[in-house]
Amino acid sequence: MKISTRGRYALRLMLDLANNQTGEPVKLKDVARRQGISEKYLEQIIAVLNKGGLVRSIRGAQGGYLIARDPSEYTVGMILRLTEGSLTPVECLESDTCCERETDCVTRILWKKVADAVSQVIDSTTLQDLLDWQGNEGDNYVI
Amino acid sequence: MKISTRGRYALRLMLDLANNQTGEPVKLKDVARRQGISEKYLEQIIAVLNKGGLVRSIRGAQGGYLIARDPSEYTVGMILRLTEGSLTPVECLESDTCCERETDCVTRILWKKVADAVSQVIDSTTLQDLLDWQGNEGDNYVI
DNA sequence: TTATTTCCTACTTAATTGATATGGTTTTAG
DNA sequence: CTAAAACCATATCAATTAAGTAGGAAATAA
Repeated sequence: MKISTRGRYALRLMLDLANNQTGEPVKLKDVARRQGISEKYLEQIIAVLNKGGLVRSIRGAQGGYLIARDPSEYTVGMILRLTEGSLTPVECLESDTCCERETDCVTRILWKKVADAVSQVIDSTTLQDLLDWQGNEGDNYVI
Repeated sequence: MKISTRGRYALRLMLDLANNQTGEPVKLKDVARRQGISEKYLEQIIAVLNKGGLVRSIRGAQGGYLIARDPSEYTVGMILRLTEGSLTPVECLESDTCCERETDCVTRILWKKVADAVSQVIDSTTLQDLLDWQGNEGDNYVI
């Protein structure tokens, strides 16, 4: 039940871009240095974010990447689903058709509840929320 | 973010035991046949459940396994954590100490929320709930 | 034109997982 | 006593994933 590095790095990448908005495009090399992630690995990840329209790329010298929209317009779910794939706890939930085994279908109800609970969190949290948490992390633990 | 077969099979195993309570111990061979899972694989899984005290084993001829307690006393979380290990979306949540990287800690808040959401579901669902769902699955989809 | 940067394809390497198999030992009902 | 079961330890083997590497093509600001 682990989130892979792809998704985690994608999130940090987006956060890094958001944190370094100056109007100038942000170089992947700099993100890699700041985040301590291999540039080549980040290249693979940002390619997905780019195709998905989450970032804008500017090629050539002095090029780099820009966040395409306002941080409040990105949900964490958008970023994770793009880079991680589905996020459901079992394959079976991806298709409409239930499996042949009846017993499975009982557990399917459970997996659906788990999936919904995860979605509820990631689809209601935006990149802006993460940025807001940065200042006063402590407060968020007081629940 | 997938649950592995170990956890899924463990759940089906417990359900099978619950569904076949006659007072007689249930043979693993029969569970394997009913569930279409290799007996040897189930052997590995039930060993964990046995050590965890979730099932009772009766050795020797005509032996088998019995559910140790009432189905309402098992949460899905108990079964999954035993067989799957932690269930948190990131390693980092398993220890108290946060990682060195600050950016990570922002996302940690998010991962914590995801973990809590998952726990909320699996720790409040019992084996008895799954049994109840078996009769009238349709109803549960009407939410 | 040149250096910088994105973009693209393919390769690698290690670890993990899924599922099963091999080959027993021990317990116990009948 | 015998067969049926749990128990136990290892091994296998393919597939997948994780995390990167390598090397170069295309675009572009300076």
